[in-house]
Formats: sequence, C-alpha cells, structure tokens
Amino acid sequence: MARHLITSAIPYINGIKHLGNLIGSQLPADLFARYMRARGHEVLFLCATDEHGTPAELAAAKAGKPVAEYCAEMHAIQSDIAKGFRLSFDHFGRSSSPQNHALTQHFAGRLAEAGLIREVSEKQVYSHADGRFLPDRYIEGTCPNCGYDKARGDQCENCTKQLDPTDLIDARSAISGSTDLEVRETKHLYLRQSKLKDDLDAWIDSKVEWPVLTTSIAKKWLHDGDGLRDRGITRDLDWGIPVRKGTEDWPGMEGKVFYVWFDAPIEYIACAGEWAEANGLQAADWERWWRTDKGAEDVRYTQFMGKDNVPFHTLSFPATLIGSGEPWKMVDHLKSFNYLNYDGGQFSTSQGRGIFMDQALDLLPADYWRWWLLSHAPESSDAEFTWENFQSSVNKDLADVLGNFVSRITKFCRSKFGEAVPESGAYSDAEIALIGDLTGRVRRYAALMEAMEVRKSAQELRAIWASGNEYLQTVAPWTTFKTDPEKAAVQTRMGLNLAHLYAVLSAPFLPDASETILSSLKMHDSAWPDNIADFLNTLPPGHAFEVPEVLFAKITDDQCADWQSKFSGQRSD
RNA sequence: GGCGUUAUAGCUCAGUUGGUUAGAGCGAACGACUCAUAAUCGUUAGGUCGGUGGUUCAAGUCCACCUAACGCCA
Repeated sequence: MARHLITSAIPYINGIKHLGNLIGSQLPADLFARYMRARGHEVLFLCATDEHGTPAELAAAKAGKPVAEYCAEMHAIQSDIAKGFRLSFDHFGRSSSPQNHALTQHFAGRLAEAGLIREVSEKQVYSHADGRFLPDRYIEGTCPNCGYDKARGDQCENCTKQLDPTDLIDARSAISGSTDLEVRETKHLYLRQSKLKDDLDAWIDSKVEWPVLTTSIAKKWLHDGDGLRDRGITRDLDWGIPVRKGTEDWPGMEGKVFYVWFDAPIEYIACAGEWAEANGLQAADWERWWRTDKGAEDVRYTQFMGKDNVPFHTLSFPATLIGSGEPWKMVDHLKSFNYLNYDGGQFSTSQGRGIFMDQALDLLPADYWRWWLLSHAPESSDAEFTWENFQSSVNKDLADVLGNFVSRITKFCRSKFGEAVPESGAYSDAEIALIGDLTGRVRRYAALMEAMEVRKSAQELRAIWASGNEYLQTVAPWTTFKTDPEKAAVQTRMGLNLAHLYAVLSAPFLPDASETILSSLKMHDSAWPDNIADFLNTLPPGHAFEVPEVLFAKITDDQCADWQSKFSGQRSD
C-alpha cells in the first residue's frame, strides 16, 4: 500500500467556476484520488478556496458585503457545488484559515532568516477616493501609444503595448473612476528566487517523467532573459495575511499583507492542518503527509492544475519550500492541463461565457458532466465543448453502451430466470475468451489510470463496456435459451457479473451510476478486480438482485437545442 | 516582437526510441440480431499525416524554412 497526497489547484473565491476550471484541475484530481483509494492506497486529497487579493475585495464590494463575510458565503457555495460533482476532497479548506496565516508568516520568517527576502522601495499609485493603493490593472486611462481611452495600467488591450500606470494620460481609478490619484513611495518584500535558480533548475531536471507542457513552461521562466526574476510577495491591502516575520512584527511592514500568490500555495499545507483539526486529529497526523522528517518520506505527492498555474507550482512555491531550509515534501508529479473552450470561444468567468458548475448540475446529474469532461480532457492541446459533441458522446457512451448493457442483462434475466442469479454450469470457449480479453483490458486500464492518462483511460473503460455487449451479441442467450436453458444460464450469470465488474471499474469516473448498479445488484464494498476470472464469479447462483431504473436517460434534440440557445449569451444572474 | 504548444479520415482524437498495407470512437452506407433506453453486434467506404525542401536504405515520426490556430511574456 502506498500513500498518495493529491492536491488540486485552488479555485479563486470570486464566483462560481465554469466547466473549464473544473476539468483543468479538480475533476482529474478526483478521478486519480478515487482510483488510488479503490486500489487500496492511503490517500489525502486536498483542495481549498483562494480567498485573498483585490478581486475578492471588489467582488465583495459589488455584493455589498464585508469581504470576510462574502468569502465565507462563497466558500460554502463552492463547497456545495463540489459535493454536487462528487469531488471527494478529504478537506476543502480556505486560504484565509488561521492555519494558513500562521504557516505563511512562518515561511516568510524562515526565508528572511535565510537571506532570501529583500526590501524594495517602489512607486505605486494611490487613490484618495478609494482610500487604497491600486494594482496596475485597476488603473485606466488613455494609451499614449494609440489613443485608446480604456487602456489598463499594465497593458493597452487595443494595441497590446506594455505600459506603466504612470504612462497613462488622464489616469483614473477603475474602481471609482476618481482621477484623484497620487504616486506614492511604498516598501515591499521580494522573494529572492533568483538565488535559488540553480536548485530549481536541478530539481526540474530530475523530473524526467513530467509532461512537456509542464517542463517547457518552467524552463522558459528559468532561462528566459535574465533568468528567474525576484517577485514581490507583499501588497498594500487590508484583506490578506498580515506581514509578520514568523510570530514577530516586521518593522516597516505594518498595514501590509502578503501577496496572494505567496500564501495561496502554502494553503496546500495549511489545508492538511485544517483537515486534521476538522477530524479531531493531532499535528503529527497531518505532518506525516508533509514533513519528510515526520513520516512523509514515502508519500507520493501529485498536483493537478491548468497550464496557467504551472510557473507558481514549478518555481515560486518550490522556491518557498527549498528556501525555508526545512524538510517539506516537494511535489513528485505535476499533471497540467490545457484549456477547454466553449463553442468557438473561451470560457470566461468575468464575461459570464460558457457553462458554470451550478448551471450544469441544474441540467443534468454529475456523471454526465464527469464523463464528457474527463473523456475529452484537454491533455495534449486545448479542447472544445460543443453541445452536439456532448449530446452524442453522452448518449452513445453512457446510455447506449453502458446503461443499456446493464438494462438488457438484468431485464433478460428477470424475464427468463427471475430476479436472482441463475444456477449454471461450466464455461465454454466464449467465456474463456472473454476473460482473457478483459484481463488484458483491465490491466491496461489500470496502467493508464496510474499514469493519469485521462482520455485514454476513458477510452479503455468504454471498450471494456463494449466488450460486454459484444459477448452478449455473440453468445445470444435469448436464442440459446430456447434449446439449452442451462447454457443460457451460464451466459446470463456472466452478463450479471459483467455489470458488477463495470460498476467497480467505472466508479472513479461515474460514482453515482456505479453506486446505483452496485445497490441494484445488492453488492457492497466490492474490491478491485485483481483477478478477472475470480471476480466474474463474485455473484453466486441464487444471489438476488433488482432491475435498476434507467441509468442514463438520453439527451433529446430538443433539450440540446434549448440549452444551446440558453447558453449562447452571457450568464444573466 | 520573443518563446511555447498544436496542425493525422466529415467530426473528436491515438500514433512508443524513424521500419512491413497510418489506427480508434462518432457520423455515413450495408448486413445480422430482436434480450435491451429503436439499444446492440458485424462489414465497408473515407486520409498525397498543414506546405516546401533536406538527412536516411527507410519519416506522420528527425532537421530547416514557411503557413495557420491557440497560449505565455511575471
């Protein structure tokens, strides 16, 4: 038995996430976690909300709520939706937790002691009307290059020129519109990542099994231009983790907080602390997952994320851990995903374009979405969601191939033998061949799941479902029954056992359908089929079962057309 | 502008370290079956592997250049 620490990139707090976010990290992470648990491994699967920063403050202001209250509500909402999608987090934490406050301040203190923090004085724009410093992208004005009047402080969206906020003509606050701005001197802390460049380089070189997408992004940042640059880790904001050096004050840093990118990944660790507290466990119980001096030496740590998050996970966060000089568990495997597009464009949270997680669950049960998203995961390149593709994939794979298989075999048995597994005799060549075929396929499926080859796993699983239909079609128990009922009984018993096999194999992808099949077969706690021949004998003659309800209703053309038009524009609520 | 990723049947994608007639699912045509959610199973059709040039006995697979899409540039 191995120990698997699994984390999904933590979703930002300012709203409900869309399906592109879901397939980019949480869903594949859940697939892997469920598979590893099914194989009997010890798993700690963590996720959380990323709550700090200006966008959270603005979203709260827009909702007319104090930011802490807003975050608490949104966390509860995201948590409920995650449950709706059957995301099996051991804990869904919050980056604003006391644990993360303490840990973030601890890391900053350690980094300072190691000489990896430097103070930098810089000029930032302060808005009197808003009573705050404004991040570059919250300053608007006229572009000095092209004259576009809604250029942002970091870049002009019209001519793509990179800008400095002070370049803008008639600069104003994007929050209040006020032009009462002032450039003020302010002091910030920078993480001296550049000093750790060689360590990071060597560490990444050792990760030969990482996807190209991951290493190429990391290498680019390490070697581009002057190499890895230092990054500011503090901001002039109210909402965040106060800057402290461990448990002590940090002179000159009063009223400042850590920058969200610094504290967010630390939440991966803090979340384990939250998990321990929520379950009445001790510090040692979470430290054995995260400290290699306290039991985490044999942990295999896998992270899941979209490609936009790769730099933080391959460079900044590792720099924090290495720089601390403490024996923290570093990531072993990092699985990154491309983007999922929506019907010819991008999913967009800010523009409300695409399908959001809550809306998806209003339309169809989680399994439908899980199946389509996972079987079309954007692994090698960006992928695209279209309603036509969704409808045909789901109807064919789930309703016709899997759902109908369970339906046809259980109903056939009921009509000929009653609702119990029939007494039966010896296997013939067809059963022997099927067992041989499935043994190979299940072994391949397991290897693909182990390797986090999401699409290929889905393909193999589908082929396993199809082989059941193939078998029934070939042996045709409905024909055999007329001349040789005993032989038909063997075939029917095999069919029912196949349904059981499919329930177990499909559980990581389709937890609800799997449960429905298992309960209709009156089977519980079924272990992974290490030996196919044995497993297909699990349902003994005489074992009672029930015919389940239709597992997957088909999506009709009308529904599809209706949803397509409903989701063609922007989200209205 | 720099860098990166992608470009394979109508559609969605596989194609290991270059090696026999380039694969799968969907869709299409035809056939079989009738237990089943008009489901299933089988057969067939369909590709000068983005373009040009090069290395090699041999290239979808390596190299150069070009084109297009997408992304990143802190």
